[in-house]
Amino acid sequence: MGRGKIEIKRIENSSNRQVTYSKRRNGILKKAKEISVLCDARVSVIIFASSGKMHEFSSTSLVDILDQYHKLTGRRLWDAKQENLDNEINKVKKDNDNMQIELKHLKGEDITSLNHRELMMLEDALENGLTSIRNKQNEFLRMMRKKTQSMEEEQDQLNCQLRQLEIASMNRNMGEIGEVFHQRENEYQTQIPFAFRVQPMQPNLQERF
Amino acid sequence: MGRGKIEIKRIENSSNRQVTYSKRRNGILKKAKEISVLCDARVSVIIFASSGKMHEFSSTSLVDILDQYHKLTGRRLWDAKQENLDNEINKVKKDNDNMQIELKHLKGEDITSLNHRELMMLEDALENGLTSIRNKQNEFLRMMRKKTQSMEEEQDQLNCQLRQLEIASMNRNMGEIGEVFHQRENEYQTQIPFAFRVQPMQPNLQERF
DNA sequence: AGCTATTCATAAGG
DNA sequence: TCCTTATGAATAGCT
Repeated sequence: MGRGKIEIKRIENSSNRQVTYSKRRNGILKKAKEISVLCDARVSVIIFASSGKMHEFSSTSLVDILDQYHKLTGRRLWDAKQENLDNEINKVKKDNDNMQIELKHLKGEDITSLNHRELMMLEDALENGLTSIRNKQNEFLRMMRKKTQSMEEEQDQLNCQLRQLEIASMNRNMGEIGEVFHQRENEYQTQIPFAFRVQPMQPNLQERF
Repeated sequence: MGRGKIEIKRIENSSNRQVTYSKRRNGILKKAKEISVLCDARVSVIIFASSGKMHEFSSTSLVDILDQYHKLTGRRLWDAKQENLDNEINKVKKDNDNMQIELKHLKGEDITSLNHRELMMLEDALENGLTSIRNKQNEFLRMMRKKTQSMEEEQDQLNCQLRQLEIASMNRNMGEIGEVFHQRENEYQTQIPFAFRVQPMQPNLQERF
């Protein structure tokens, strides 16, 4: 049917293929509709183009048709999947239960059924846990202490610098009154390590005055 | 197409309907095959005759096609059952993960990410657990001690009875030698509480001889 | 998308 | 169900 016969094999020309697909798809869907009306049949047609686009016809609900398919063939289309899910869920639930029991035991609950040996093992586990936790806590504490210490040192230094600044500014004020204090100031400064002495921003400013 | 045009409505003549069904069904299945080959399409056709008999064509596994259908439409063709299972499994897996983490924490593993507060709570939980376990252990110990004690008492009693039996049998043997000892035996027995005295199986046997 | 020559599907009958 | 055949439908190739 058409200007020429065609071989039934994949149409390599992509646009030809697309056109043929579209025409024949409509043909099939139309015929599906027709047979369902003419012959009182239940029909389901699902077509996916290679592009992924879907077209379908169902004379009745697809679910019903698949239901009937299931009843008739006994082939359970989804059972493999469902069985897998069932198995997985059972496994996971079992794990869950076991963990729940273990958790309770670790919290000291529901331990009446345990024998001496099991209790000893539990005790060991708890002690190990406690040790780990306490080590971690101690590590915390040590870090905190270190931090505190370094902060204290920093603060000391800041206080020291502050005092120096105060003394310097006091001396500056004194200098305006008389030169007498210059000697004593120098005496005082020799007792302080050089690094802690306040350096005037403009070193020779005092000499210039 | 055919010797005459027909209206698309149910064919009332049952045998005509049956013949037409058979012919058109084959036509559709053939065309489905053809389009799947020609155009690289995935096709599924399921047809039920009114009699209930089924015919189908699937270019690939029907499950795959329905899977694709599901992905594309979001419509689930098989019960809510599967969806429920999916949900359940996700929930249970989540629980599982949480418990696994909790277990690890209780065992002192993977605790680097915990803050001080969390560590303290963990420590408390562990201490409580340890207390419970140790109480249980102590209870065990107390029970064992009690048991041991009562066993010791019982043994003492048994030893005592055994000694009595030995003495009694010794005295019996003595009695065969002469009556002289009868008096002394009686004297001795008066010192022992009645319950502990050995009763002869045949009480008057000695008098008969 | 529309046209049309050609092939195909199938209704009716046996 | 199968065969035959006349006929209408579907469609391949082209525009």
